[in-house]
Amino acid sequence: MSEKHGCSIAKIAQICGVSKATVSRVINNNPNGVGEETRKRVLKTIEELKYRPNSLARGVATSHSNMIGLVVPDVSNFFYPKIIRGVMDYMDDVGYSVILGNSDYNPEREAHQLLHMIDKRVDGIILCSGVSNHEFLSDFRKYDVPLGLVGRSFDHSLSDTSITGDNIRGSLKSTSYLIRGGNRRVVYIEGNPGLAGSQQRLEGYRKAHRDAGIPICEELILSGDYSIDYGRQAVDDILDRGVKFDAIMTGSDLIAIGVVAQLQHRGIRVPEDVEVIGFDNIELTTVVNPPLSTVSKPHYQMAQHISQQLLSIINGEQVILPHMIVEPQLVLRNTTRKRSYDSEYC
Amino acid sequence: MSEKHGCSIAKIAQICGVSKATVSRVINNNPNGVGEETRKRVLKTIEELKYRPNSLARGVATSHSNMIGLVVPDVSNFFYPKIIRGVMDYMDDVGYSVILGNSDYNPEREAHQLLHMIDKRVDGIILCSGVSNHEFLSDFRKYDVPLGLVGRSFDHSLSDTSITGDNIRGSLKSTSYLIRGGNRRVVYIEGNPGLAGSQQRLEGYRKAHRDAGIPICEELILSGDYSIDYGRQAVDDILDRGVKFDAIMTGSDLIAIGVVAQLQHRGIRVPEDVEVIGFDNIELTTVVNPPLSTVSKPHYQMAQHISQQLLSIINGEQVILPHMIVEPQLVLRNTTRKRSYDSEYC
DNA sequence: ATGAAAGCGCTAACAC
DNA sequence: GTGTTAGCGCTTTCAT
Repeated sequence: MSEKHGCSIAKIAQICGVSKATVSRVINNNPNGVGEETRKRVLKTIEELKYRPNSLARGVATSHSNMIGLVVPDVSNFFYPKIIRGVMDYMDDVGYSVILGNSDYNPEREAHQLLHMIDKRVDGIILCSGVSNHEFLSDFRKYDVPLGLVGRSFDHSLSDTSITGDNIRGSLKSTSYLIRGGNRRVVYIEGNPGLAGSQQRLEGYRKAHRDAGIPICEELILSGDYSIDYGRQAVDDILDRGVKFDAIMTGSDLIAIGVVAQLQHRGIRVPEDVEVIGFDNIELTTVVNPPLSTVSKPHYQMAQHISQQLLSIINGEQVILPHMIVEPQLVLRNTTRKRSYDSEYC
Repeated sequence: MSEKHGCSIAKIAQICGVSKATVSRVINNNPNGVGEETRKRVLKTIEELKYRPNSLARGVATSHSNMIGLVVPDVSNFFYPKIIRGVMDYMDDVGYSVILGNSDYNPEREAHQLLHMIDKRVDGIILCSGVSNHEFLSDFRKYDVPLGLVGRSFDHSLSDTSITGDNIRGSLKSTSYLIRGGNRRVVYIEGNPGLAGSQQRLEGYRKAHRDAGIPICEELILSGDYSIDYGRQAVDDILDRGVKFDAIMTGSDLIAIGVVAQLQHRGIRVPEDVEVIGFDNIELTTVVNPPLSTVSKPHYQMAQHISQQLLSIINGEQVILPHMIVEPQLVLRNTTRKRSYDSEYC
């Protein structure tokens, strides 16, 4: 009776003098066709009334919503937009909507977002840099929704598909590079120490030292969080403590950017006095001055990959390699000095 | 029969030996209560079965989805994440989900996203920096979904609520500041020339000149798009054409960042040789070197404001001031020289 | 090629 | 306080 929400399949049917089933068939391009005549007629009034099928109703009828959930720690962190864009582009192409959620690296908020998406009956979820513990995720699997992980691989049984950079090899590469260049005291400034990724990166740092037979000075290892501010702060900290160092490795580009800024602020030249290497290769690395040397993984492509995998799973297809781990590359820009053997590392 | 999607209200009802209505009442905390006994019992089995109400079904029954749509030009453009975060935070607090869409400044894609959200029966839409023309938007209103605009105010009849910075006053302020500082030839590098915001900003630039009685040199006005790359390119362009200038105003911070980088690259010092002012005050402005002077609007707060307005409208409440326009502020950092009268401008 | 009818999971009168 | 009954807008067998 009410003219409210535009119109329904019933109204179209009535106007065209056909049944709802017929209308449904035409809007779905149903294989067992509809007569040319009627199809035309239906299409015409759909156009006239600017009718749009109700996706919710469709969802309850078919029990799939054509929506997927994407949870990241923080949209406004410079690291995530490219990943978000990667999944959105893919999903848009296949007609899926994406519901976004921020976890703020907080397990409770992450759980909240995940559950909220279950309520929305998303067809699948992509969880980025998840901070949930094994137990929650294991429980969560009960909801039986396809789950893709990017940037952190838990136990493989906890997700249907995952992709992550090899953190250990990443920081191993950069640390080795620094060491081979003659640096003996390289500082490591990590982000949130609790996260799996952080620990792996630190592990790479340690391994590089072991490989080179250089003892590790614990006083050279600082931890805080993955922010520019923390980078600044850490530099002040180490400088004020008067410890000597030749180079700085960081847990993220954001940290590195803060580090470089503060180093410069304190009158220390980069890379002449100290070399700095970041981690992630976010876009920002090329706009800062000097452009940052860093460890790179193809985030956008990783996002597209996981999207594709997830979709296959949603469609009940077999995925060949559900869990992938990608080799990071050293990207040498201007916060490190040029060396003759640079090419060996990239 | 199938054990697939967890369970429904019916199953809970059956197990507890009550009617679906009763279960519905408890999950909705329905005012006209349910007996303590039964409530407890229902809650218990809900917990045990990890039942989660189906939001889609709810949506079709109540005809509101508890979702809103947010379309921006590009999530991965540094300008938008803060706005996105603003609306997400607000919506999260009130239990709404947000579906995101990218328009890429493309009217067709924007229309596509908007329509897609209609299909999803979002309860409201926030459109950011919209590029749709008057006609489309006017048509779009037929769908009768609450619409909030940020960053561009069309004819007020085209949205239920809007908020935008005063572009004219913004660039008027910055240009006047530059002129008062003795600059006679200030370049203006704008973004996409078609957009309303671009034109307004340019208008402010012109007005500042008229006010100061300084003729405008058209050769000092360049246009391209809102990117770092274009900033670089524009600098090359103007330098190569050999035109003289004292200062540069830009249509966005991104452009300004490119400008500063390229100026430095070409051996021109900022701000000693030429002063530069950006527009927007995105986070990036403080991480580049030197930190960028710019024109600021409180994006996060604007996003929260529009979210609140939209929600009021969704709830059928009266909004007092649906259309707002906020006064931008000059933020003087280090790409401009210090002056004795700086405080007058901020 | 098309229609009738049941059902998806939920809410909302209206009864008792 | 609780159950019954109709929807909501769609899809999907099963007839015809």
